[in-house]
Amino acid sequence: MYENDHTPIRNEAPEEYMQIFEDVCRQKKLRITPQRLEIYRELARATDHPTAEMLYQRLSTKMPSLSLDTVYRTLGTLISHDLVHKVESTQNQARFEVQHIHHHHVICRKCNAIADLTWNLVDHTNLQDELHAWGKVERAHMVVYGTCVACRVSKE
Amino acid sequence: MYENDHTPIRNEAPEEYMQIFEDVCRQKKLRITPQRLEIYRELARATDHPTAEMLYQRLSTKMPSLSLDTVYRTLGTLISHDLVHKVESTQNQARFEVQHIHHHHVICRKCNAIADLTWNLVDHTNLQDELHAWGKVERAHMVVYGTCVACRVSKE
DNA sequence: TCCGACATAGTAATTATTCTTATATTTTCT
DNA sequence: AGAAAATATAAGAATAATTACTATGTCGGA
Repeated sequence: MYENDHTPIRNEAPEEYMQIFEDVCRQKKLRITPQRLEIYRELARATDHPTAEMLYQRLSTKMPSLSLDTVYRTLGTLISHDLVHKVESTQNQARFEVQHIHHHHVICRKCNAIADLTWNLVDHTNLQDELHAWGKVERAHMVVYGTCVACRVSKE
Repeated sequence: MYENDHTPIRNEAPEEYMQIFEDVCRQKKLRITPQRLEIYRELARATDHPTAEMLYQRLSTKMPSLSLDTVYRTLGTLISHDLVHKVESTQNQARFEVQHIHHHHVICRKCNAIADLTWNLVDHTNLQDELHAWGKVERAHMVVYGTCVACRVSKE
């Protein structure tokens, strides 16, 4: 499971997911505001792991009064409740996604595109034993580096 | 292979490594300046994956005229020649290390400590086949999250 | 519908990193 | 060793990225 340049930037976020989102928010006593709904919806339908700035741009037509700060603040809130995932990388601008199912990432060194990747072998490894003395292990994300086909062709 | 709070922040960087560093620099036509030597030495002996700022602090006694910009610039140069590795994470302040042998990381969600971890299963998997259509794969790093023993004890 | 708690917008401030320019240093060539 | 050419550095300024402040607005329960 991966994407490339031909993959559209957006899916439609099924209303089902929005319903689940609202339910989880209610469970966790998070207020359901239009900003949170729209930010979540936009991120859930994105396939390109956008930055906060990108989300802000994409939403500014719909919500002209939205502020970038709200995007950051909302993402932070949703992350702390595990509704949004911040992608691990070495870039200085943070990138975000909704992880409906746990997966890993491949990052193109040239264009910085991030694609999804599933890898069950890793997911099923029990690290807790090995890391017992370190502490309590939660989850592992893999970051694979390479050069995507689009960038290989235009070998600049 | 991991570290915890009891692990000292520094090893001694064997002079052997410094010799290798100089040799590689000469091969790659990188000028060997005192700043580069000291920054590399300090990073090579660090076990805590320091930030640029931390390196700057640690070196400022030895080299009072060193500038933070030089630390960033030097790290950037060394990274582009594969002599230094920028650690993948979700933090906004970048962290660095010298990877004498390829390894992965465990990050404590509470104190942000980063420890090393070897994971042969990952290293020996050939991803290239699976990702053939995506492009050319280079390397994979795992980022494991959890809570380190020190933070678990002081369950704040 | 009204109240209290929390979220937002707009602006300002921090933090992190990179750029600019003049000077200094390294390397290479002699 | 000495000098020229090329590159690195320091200092301060600039930019980029993220977060804080505060007054106002809105959500959701009574």
